[in-house]
Formats: sequence, structure tokens, C-alpha cells
Amino acid sequence: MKIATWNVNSIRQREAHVLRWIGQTQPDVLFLQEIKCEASGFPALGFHAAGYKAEVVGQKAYNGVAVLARVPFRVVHQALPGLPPDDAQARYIEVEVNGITLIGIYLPNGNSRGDDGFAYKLAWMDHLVNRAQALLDADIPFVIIGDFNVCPTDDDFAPGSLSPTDALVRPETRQRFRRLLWMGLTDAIRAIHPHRSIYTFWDYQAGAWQRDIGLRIDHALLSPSLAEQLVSADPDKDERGLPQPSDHVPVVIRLG
DNA sequence: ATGCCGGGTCCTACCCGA
Repeated sequence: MKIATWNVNSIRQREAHVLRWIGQTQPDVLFLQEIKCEASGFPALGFHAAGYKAEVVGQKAYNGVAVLARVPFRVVHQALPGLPPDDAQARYIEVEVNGITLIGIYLPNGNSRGDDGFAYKLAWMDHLVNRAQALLDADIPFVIIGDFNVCPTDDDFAPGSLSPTDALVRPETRQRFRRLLWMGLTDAIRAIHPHRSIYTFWDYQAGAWQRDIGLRIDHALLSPSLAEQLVSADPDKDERGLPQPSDHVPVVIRLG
């Protein structure tokens, strides 16, 4: 099974990119983040013609996640369990495929709106930890994949490109990411590439792509039994060099 | 130089991203 994630920074701007990419990469399941539209604005017809069924958790202008799949799936959750019911941010989709739970996330950045914004990020991560623990307790194999907005270690961003107070690297953020690892989840990219510097995002500004000033913030975490089946995990770096790219590239994992 | 580009929207000045 081939599972992918891609923060597309507006699906309406990136529809042709995604169509071409799924044609050449043939993922079984692709999670999208920052689609920046409501479900009614999502270009589902084109993806359907390409053999993919879509499920959309949309929001006007900001956030928004979706899943495209060419294998049958069942939608389990359209919001992160534990968040208040009036939370309007579209950042979570959970589906089940063949007894495996697949969770696509767009984790809050945490740099906006001061202390409140950072507290929201940490609370979101706490609920994600709780969801992972519940699935472990139920012995359900699962993948959490998407834009985590976390650089887990100092190897995961270009030297000097982030201040130590940035919400992507702050100790409280990394502590919660480590909690996911310590409960037994495997960081798929790092399991395959333990030492290389690997990025999944390059800012549009200041020639970040040309100077290779990037971040590794898009991740796939695997529960123990799925980690044993991990074959490959790679960002598709070439996408960043194409015309009108997203600032993130796709990440693809293969389970044997 | 935390807003240099590139999305979005109460349509064009301003909010947001990492």
C-alpha cells in the first residue's frame, strides 16, 4: 500500500499539479492539507475521473483537509476527538482501510495569535496523543500522516533558519512529538533515512528553495505492526522546482 | 527582514502561513 500526504496551499490553485502527480505516482491514498475551501469548492470531479474518491473536511479560506483514495474506505472522524464541538478549524480526517486506521492532520502552526495560538497548538497535540493512545490500547494498526508543523530535532531545519522560540521547535512542541514516538510510533522518514538532512517545505521567500533553506515538518508516524512493514518513505522533492508549486512537497510511504 | 512570496477574502487592503 502506498500512502501519501501533501500540503497543497490551495487545492484550487494546485488541482492540475495533484492530478498529474497522482497519475505518475499512483498512491492508493493521498491526504491533502490547506485545501483552503469548503467541500462545495473542492474539485472532486477531476479526481473521480482519475479513479479517486474524495472525502473533504473543508473550511472557507483557511486550513481544510481531504483524502483521495482509489481503494475503498470508511470515514471514521472528521474532527480530532477531544476538541470542543464548537472548534471550527478543519484539520483532521480519519478513515479506515482494510482494518487499518489512516489519520490525516494539519497540525496548528502555533506562531500566530500569541500565547493563545501556541496554547491551541499544544492542546491539539495533547488530544492527538490521546487519540494515538486509544488506538494503541484497542490494538488497531494506524498511520498518522500530514503537516505536523514540528521540526522534531535540530537536524530537521536548515541551520540558523528558525529561532529557538519558534513554535515549530519550542521544547513544549517537541516534548509532545516525542511523546508520540515514546509510546511506540515510528517516524517513517527517519527510520529509512536516519542521518540525512531531509526537508519537506521550502518558503516562497528569500530564495529559500534555491538556497536549500528548508524544514522537515511533514511526517508519517506508524504504529508498531505497520512499522515492521515499512518499505520506503520519501519526500518528492522534484515537485518544489516545478512552476507554481506549493511550498510543501508530497511525502510518500510504502508498506509491504 | 516574523512577511522578502503567495494564498485567501466582506475586492483590494489586509489577514495568514512556517
